[in-house]
Amino acid sequence: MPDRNLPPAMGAPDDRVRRRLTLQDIADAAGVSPGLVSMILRGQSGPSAATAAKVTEVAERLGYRPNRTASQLASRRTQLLGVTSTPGNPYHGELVEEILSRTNDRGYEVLLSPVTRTHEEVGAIQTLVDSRCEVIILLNTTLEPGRLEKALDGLPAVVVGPSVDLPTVDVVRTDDSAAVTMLVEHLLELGHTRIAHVDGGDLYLPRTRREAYEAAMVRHRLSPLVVSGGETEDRGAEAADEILGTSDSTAIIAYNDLCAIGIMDSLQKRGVRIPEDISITGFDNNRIARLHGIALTTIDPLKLEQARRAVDCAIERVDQGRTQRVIHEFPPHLIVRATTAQPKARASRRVMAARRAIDT
Amino acid sequence: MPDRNLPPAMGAPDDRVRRRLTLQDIADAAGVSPGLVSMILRGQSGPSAATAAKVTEVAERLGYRPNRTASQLASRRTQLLGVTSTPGNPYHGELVEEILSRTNDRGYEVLLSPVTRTHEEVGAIQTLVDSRCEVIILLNTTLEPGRLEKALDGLPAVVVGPSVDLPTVDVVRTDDSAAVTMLVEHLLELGHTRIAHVDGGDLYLPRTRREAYEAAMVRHRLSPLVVSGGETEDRGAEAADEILGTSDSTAIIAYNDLCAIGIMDSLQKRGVRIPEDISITGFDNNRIARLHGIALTTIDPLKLEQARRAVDCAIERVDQGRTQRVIHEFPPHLIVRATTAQPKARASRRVMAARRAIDT
DNA sequence: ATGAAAGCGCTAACAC
DNA sequence: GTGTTAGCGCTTTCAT
Repeated sequence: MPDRNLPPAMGAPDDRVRRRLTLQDIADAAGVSPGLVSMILRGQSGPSAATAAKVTEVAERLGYRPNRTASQLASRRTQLLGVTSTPGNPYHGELVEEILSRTNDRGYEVLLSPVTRTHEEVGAIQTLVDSRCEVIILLNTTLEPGRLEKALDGLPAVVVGPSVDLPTVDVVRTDDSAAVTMLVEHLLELGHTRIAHVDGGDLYLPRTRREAYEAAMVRHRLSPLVVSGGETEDRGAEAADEILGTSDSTAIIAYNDLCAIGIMDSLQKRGVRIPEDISITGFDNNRIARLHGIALTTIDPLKLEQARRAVDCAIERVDQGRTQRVIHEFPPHLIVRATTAQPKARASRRVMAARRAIDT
Repeated sequence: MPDRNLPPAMGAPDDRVRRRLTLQDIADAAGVSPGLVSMILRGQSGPSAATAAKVTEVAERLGYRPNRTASQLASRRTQLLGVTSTPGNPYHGELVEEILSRTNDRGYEVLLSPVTRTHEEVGAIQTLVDSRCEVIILLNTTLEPGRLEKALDGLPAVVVGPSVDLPTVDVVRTDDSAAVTMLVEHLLELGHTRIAHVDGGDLYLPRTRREAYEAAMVRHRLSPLVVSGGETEDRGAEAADEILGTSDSTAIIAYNDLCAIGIMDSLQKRGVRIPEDISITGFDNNRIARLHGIALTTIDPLKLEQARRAVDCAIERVDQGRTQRVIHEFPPHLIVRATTAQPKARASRRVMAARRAIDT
């Protein structure tokens, strides 16, 4: 048997990772068995207070930190709660903060898996599954149920945002249809009739909102105008050009706040004033929407409550072994700020100029 | 020996985690040994093409996913690159996105550890260390070198932002002093003399900027005015009130963009116009600063280059075993937008009114 | 080229 | 109470 005080002569494939203290080291130093040390360090009852004190002191003094990888493997529990989110999205940021604080002291650690252009959602979920998270929370997943189910590989999950119909997946969401209807009617009341929608792309959640928009428009005997957009500012900006160049809409319902902000930015860059020339609405009520310089009329989805509920759902699944599906729908709130107003009788010179600039 | 096709009758402490396929299962199904399967699935040379094909096919068909925990334990490598970041901070979001795309296909997986009010930085680092990341990237760490060194527990790291003097810690940063000096001189050129600074709190990085501000002011024979702020909007908003109530500054240099945005928001809420009544500058050039409704004059720290460089540094440490410290300093760029302008000869009625409102 | 066997550091059952 | 033992699922020798 090799001397345990030395770095392993062999076995370690390389020495990039320096040897760390093990349970055995602490056991040796305290003159007890590894098993005992394990129990004590995890605060299990059984060991006497005297040995517990000694072992704790030794571990502390030597600066021992348990190898989580090993303990996960042995206990077949990771106590990990996976979360997928998009780092740049302030709405996700707020949700993540609340998820963290809600998870605090519940015995779970949160593992964040980023979703970006270069690191797509299936991969992000894969990482969480491979890391053996016990349950996963998905923020605004863009996956179809089929692909989602495959990616989850049987793990229970809770989806915040879209309504996914899978037995192992709980849903925490806003009533999107009601929300979009509120938006349409808010604009209608202001006097708008030419209301366009910049959607979030051909994905699950965006589809719900788009359909709600179309239904609401038709219900009011108006013709819907859908322009394809996306979830980010840049996609919104592109869509803004398209609307300006091809329609005479006086109001735009954007898929979400980020998209709306991109639209506003692009429009303002072209000299169009908001809301004097064109009204804009968002969805999410993120921290940017609340700024005075932006003051976006939007939908507040009670995100803090949603985050908390998502954590509760997730933990119920693992701790109480709930297997039945739960759906939690929150009522949307319309927040009217400064980006919506009555339309002008006819398009302003500014808008005409902006249109002309695009056509060329 | 228990039937391997059944969930383990005992041994599993509970059945919250359902049994997943193991290497052994694949080996059995393919009629080879687990060792072989391992080699094949990791693409090692050695096994014959024929068996490789067969094993791959079986693994694929059965939907096998290796248990990363186990492989980490056995190989003593995690191939994990840890990153601490604050989810709500858009500047961090941009850095993280770039870090991810730069890490792509370099054989490392990124583990994100969130830092928030309820989940502080030492804990976030701890999590990364316990998860046995091989190297860590810290975004704008607020820790003193002493505490940082202890938290890292010997792991190599690279800090983006502050200048930390530790042999195992590389530094990627902007020249903060030069940047702040540019800001002061920009305002000076516009004609401001009563320039206040809202700092980022009593932390490492904020200190650098505050000292640079003070030095620049003194150099120009002006008296500095420092108001304590923080890294977030709310702290900026509080500081704005203090400045408005106790000074007659015509310009404010905020610790960073987020803080500046909080200041702007609070000021505008009180009827103060920017930049007509008061000029504001930020630091970071985050995506919000770029919006037309905000148009914040700020410092661009070349964040994409910084992110890329940080990843390179980190990977050099582990892959090439570099142990010598590297410091990379990027030149700051002043971005003049719409929040800075010439000061008025005397305070406007709006400012007076706002002041009076605060005093009461 | 393949199989057998010995761990990685820990946990959990079981003796004592 | 405490120590011993047998794995967890994988990687990596070392035989064959």
